[in-house]
Amino acid sequence: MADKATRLTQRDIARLAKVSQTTVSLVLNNRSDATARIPAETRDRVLKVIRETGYQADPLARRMTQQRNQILGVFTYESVFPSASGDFYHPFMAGIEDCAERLGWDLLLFTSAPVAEGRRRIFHENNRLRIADGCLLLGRQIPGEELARLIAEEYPFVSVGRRDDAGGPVPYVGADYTSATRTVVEQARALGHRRIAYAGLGSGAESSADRMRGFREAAGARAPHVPTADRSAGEVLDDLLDRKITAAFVEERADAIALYAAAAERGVDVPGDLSVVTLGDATRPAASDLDFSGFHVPRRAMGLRAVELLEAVLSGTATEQQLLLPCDLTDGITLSPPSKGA
Amino acid sequence: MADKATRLTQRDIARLAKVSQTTVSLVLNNRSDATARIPAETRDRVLKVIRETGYQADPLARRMTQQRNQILGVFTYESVFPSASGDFYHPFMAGIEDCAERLGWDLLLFTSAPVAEGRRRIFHENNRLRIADGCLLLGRQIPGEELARLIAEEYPFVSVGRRDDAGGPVPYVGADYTSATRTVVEQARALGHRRIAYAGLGSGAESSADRMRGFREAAGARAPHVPTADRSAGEVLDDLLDRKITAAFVEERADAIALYAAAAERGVDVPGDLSVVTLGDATRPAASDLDFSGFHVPRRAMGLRAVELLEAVLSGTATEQQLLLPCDLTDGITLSPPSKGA
DNA sequence: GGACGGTGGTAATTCGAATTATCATCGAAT
DNA sequence: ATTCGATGATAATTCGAATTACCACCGTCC
Repeated sequence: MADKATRLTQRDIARLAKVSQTTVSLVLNNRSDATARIPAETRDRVLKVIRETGYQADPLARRMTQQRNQILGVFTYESVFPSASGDFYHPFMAGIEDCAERLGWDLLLFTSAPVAEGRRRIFHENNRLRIADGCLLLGRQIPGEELARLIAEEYPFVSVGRRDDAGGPVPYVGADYTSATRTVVEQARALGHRRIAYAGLGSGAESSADRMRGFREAAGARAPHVPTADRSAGEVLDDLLDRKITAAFVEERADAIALYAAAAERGVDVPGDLSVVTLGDATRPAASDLDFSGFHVPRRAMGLRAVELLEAVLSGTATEQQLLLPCDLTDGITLSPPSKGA
Repeated sequence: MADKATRLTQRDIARLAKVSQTTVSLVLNNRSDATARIPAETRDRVLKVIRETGYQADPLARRMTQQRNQILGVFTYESVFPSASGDFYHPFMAGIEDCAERLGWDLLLFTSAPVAEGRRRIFHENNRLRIADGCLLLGRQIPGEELARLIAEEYPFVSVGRRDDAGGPVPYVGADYTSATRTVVEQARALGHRRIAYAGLGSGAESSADRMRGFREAAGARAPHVPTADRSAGEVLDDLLDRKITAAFVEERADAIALYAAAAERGVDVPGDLSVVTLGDATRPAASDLDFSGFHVPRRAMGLRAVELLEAVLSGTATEQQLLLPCDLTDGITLSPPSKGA
């Protein structure tokens, strides 16, 4: 059955069972409907030969005539498994794998995509998207032109994470960062916080922009925005303290962890002197068993629902192609009323 | 380009460029050899149409006539991503992904394999192994009959982890548990340990049997074997203490961690009263930042080398199809000379 | 002038399975 | 006895790309 030795085909089975190749196909596909009524005797003869020879249909030839391939493509902009990005992709993939297993699909990771300018690219000369029936897109940020081309070509795909329109609406299953952020900021305000700041990018990726939007909705347009990029946690902490901030809303959990460590080192009490609220989970490796206040991103559910949505898209039963999942609010211990002194 | 709209084919390109489908194929495959000499003018015309239409060859139809598919199959006997088994598979997959990326291959995870008796099965009515050029097999234990069938069908595969013969030698990249275990036991003996025990299964999976073999080579045939299956860590500890063991060699790191915890609870000093040596990494989730003495399994390297071996098998350049990688010995703090009293 | 060889393509076939069109047979109804 | 319809199967075609076989044309050399 190796490639060198001629593989067993339906034609071979047909010859051995003394029927036509068509009959073999009919038996295999269990077509008992009008056009095909094979008597049990013929049928058994064919099945017997198949059992004896161990024949297995070529899945690829099959796909040529059928529409579905039972392959779910997964495109990630970085490697999935290395520990640097593994923590980020892992929960998504767990949900995806779970759902794919239920649907009887195989998972194709596009590791062959060539890297240009530090990240993989979907479209290149030897594009292999078509091997899969459809594709899931993962990554903090996805180039708009690639999304636009997918849409233009009507390739079935679903993005894990909300994306802005790119020459048309992008099908996605995202997390509702905006309302989650708004909610936690409102909680802080209800506790008495008035000097509130956003720490992080606040723009660029949709997930950053969404959080900032929620923050602005609850904290107002004049609440300070403290950047974290290219700054040490100590510098960020200084910035926050200089501005007499009582509650910092940190976009990236890894930054929150570093900020907490910097505060501890400096003798700044969290949450006594400064409340630290995380707006999601770590996208960079960062271990901490500290129970931060804030919210978690339902990554596993997002992966799972994305597969379900893709399945709906493929079968044409999808009604709504954009889905936002609520985040899980966590009480935690890093948020308390502001101290009197502040 | 969607499934509904008829996809762009070479025939369409041919029609638009006013040449035959053959010519398109020739241009695409860059066949400048004897049989095909397309003048630059015709060639450019075809390429122009291809660029304008954004045509992409169907990777699957292609495979029908070519031999390679650039797809590397990965079969695991459990889900890859859930945290329960994720810790186990993750390092292997990291190496596999890394190497596949270098070779320009995509990774196909056979998540569609139906589950029977609690584990996935390779062979079933709708076998999809053939979608991939070859396959990697992962799992603590792999049923011999499935291996035998793969060998009989001459399907190109490589097992990650050593396997016993199954109707023929199994191609593998494994870890040299035997010598690693022998070495750490010899270290313990050199430190003065005489009452030495093996804690774990010691048989069943090849990895267990290999460790036991190394243990026997260094500790002798009469050294005690303390089972751990279906017993609490406390029971195991009692067993070890009853036998006046001074150094326990624990097959499974998760068991070692539990044993250490039980000892601490009981006031038994490790390594003062009892040295605990781990024979590899955790296959079950178990977190501990304790620096155990023993060795680590080079999982990442195993995955990587397995892909390399499969590539060699596929290209026919493989000479040795069975490879054992050395384990990484770790000094750790759980092994010391036995106390005088013992 | 016709056999020969190089050039520039095309028609036909192949891959393996699925689908469509078609055919042969038999029993029952007309 | 002829027709009709159900039954049981086969030949031919299809999918998209690659390969093989072949053909038409032009110039040249004997």
